[in-house]
Amino acid sequence: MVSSFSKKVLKVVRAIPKGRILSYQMVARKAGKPNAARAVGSIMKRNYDPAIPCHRVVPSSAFVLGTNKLVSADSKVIARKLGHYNRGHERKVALLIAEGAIK
DNA sequence: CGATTGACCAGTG
DNA sequence: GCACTGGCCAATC
Repeated sequence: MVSSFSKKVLKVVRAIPKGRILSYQMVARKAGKPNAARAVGSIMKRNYDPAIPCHRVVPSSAFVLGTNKLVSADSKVIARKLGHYNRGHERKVALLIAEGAIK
């Protein structure tokens, strides 16, 4: 079951070009709900699709920092710096680096 | 249908 | 600069 909002979110994320990285909040804003960043994460988690590059979506913390430090990462650090990922944060980081999204 | 949870964000100590 | 708190929204229990 997909509400309009979730559908929009998925669409927006899927439309993110290579090498481009957006924060959950920006995605939410594009979907029409600037304050629904949390909902975006929830939706992706329950509605993850292989065509949806969730690795191109990161929390504002990482976006603002720009200089993502790929440190070891305790669960806490992951949530605060890079956010989660279905296939593991290592995969996410690797993909982002490969695309040049992360310095 | 009411309550809880969770891939978040911004503000404060 | 890091840790804790309150607030928003949709999905799940």
